[in-house]
Amino acid sequence: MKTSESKYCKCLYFTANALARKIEKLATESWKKIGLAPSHAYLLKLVIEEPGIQAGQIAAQLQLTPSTITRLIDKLEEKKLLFRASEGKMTTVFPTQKAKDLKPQMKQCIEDFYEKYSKILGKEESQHFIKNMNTIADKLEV
Amino acid sequence: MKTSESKYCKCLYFTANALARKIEKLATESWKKIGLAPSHAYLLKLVIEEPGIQAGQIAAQLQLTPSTITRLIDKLEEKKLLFRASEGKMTTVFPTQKAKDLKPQMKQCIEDFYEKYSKILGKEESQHFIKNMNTIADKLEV
DNA sequence: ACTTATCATTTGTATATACAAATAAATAAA
DNA sequence: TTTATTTATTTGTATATACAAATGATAAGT
Repeated sequence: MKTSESKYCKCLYFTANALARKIEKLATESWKKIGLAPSHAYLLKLVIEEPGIQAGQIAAQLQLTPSTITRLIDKLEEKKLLFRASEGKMTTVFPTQKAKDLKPQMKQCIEDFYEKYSKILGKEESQHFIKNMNTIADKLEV
Repeated sequence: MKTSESKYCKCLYFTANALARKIEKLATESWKKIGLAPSHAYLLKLVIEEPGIQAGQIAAQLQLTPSTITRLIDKLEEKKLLFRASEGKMTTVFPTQKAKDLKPQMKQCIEDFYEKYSKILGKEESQHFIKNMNTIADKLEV
C-alpha cells in the first residue's frame, strides 16, 4: 500500500517514520556491495575523513546518543575497520588500513545511492526536499 | 548540534532518519500521558476504529512488516488493551473495554501532538510538509 | 592534598523493527 | 481424496537505537 493511501498518511509521526524506513531500504541496497549497514557506513566515512575524531563528536555529527555510538564502534572494531585509542577520559577513533582501502568503494556506494534517489525524485527536488527536512528538524530542536 | 550543521545534512538517509527520530521524541512526549509508545498508540487507534481488523491489514495500514505487527499486538495484548480472535488462518484483532475507555484520552494525545508540532512548524507548513513526504514516499515505492 | 562535582564513555536493559524459516490453514491439482 | 501450492501469521534471530546507571578521568572547592 502506498503511504498516501494509508489511514495515517495525515499524521506527521507516521509519515516521517514510513518515509525514513523506505529511504533506509534504498540506502541499504546501495551499501550492500561492501556489506555495511548505512549507519555503519556513515560513521566509518566520518572516521576516515577525520582520523582521531572523538566518540562524543561522532555522536554530535550523526545525532545519535553516545551509547549508540559505543555500540556502532564496537561492531566496526569487530570488523577490523576502525580502532579506539583512549586519551584520558576521551576515546578517539581511527580507521584501519582495511577501512582506508575501502574508501573508493565507499565513494561508489554513496554515488550509487545518490543516483538512485535522484533518478526517482529528481536532482533538484531531492536537494530541495533535503533542505526542507533540515529546516524542520532544526525547528524541532529542543 | 543542529541537523543542518552536521557534516551529513546533505545526505537523504541521514536527514530523514534524524528527522524521524526528533518527531518520534515529540510524539512520545504526547503519548506519555497514557503510557503508550506512539507505534502502539496508532495500532490501538486503528483497532478501535475497525474492531475485528485483520493482522495483515494492520501491517498494510501502518506499513510495517507482519512480524512487527505480531510483536506489537503481543505487547498490547499483555497490557489487556486488545485481544486476538483466530478465524482460520487469519487473525482478527479487537479492542478490550479498557481500550475503548481510553478513546477520549487518546484523542487528547493526538490533539496534543498536533498542537505541539503545528505550534513549532505552523499549521499550513506542517500539512504541506506531510503531503510532500507522502508524495516522496510513494515515489520510492518499489 | 582530599573530597566533591562534572564530564566522556561504557554497560545493562529494554524497545522497535526486520528477515528468514516455521507453522497452520485454505486452495488447486492430481 | 490425497498431495502440492499458496497465503497469513508466528517464531527465531539479529540489528539499531535509547535511557538510566555505572565507571573512570579530570577539574573545582575546601
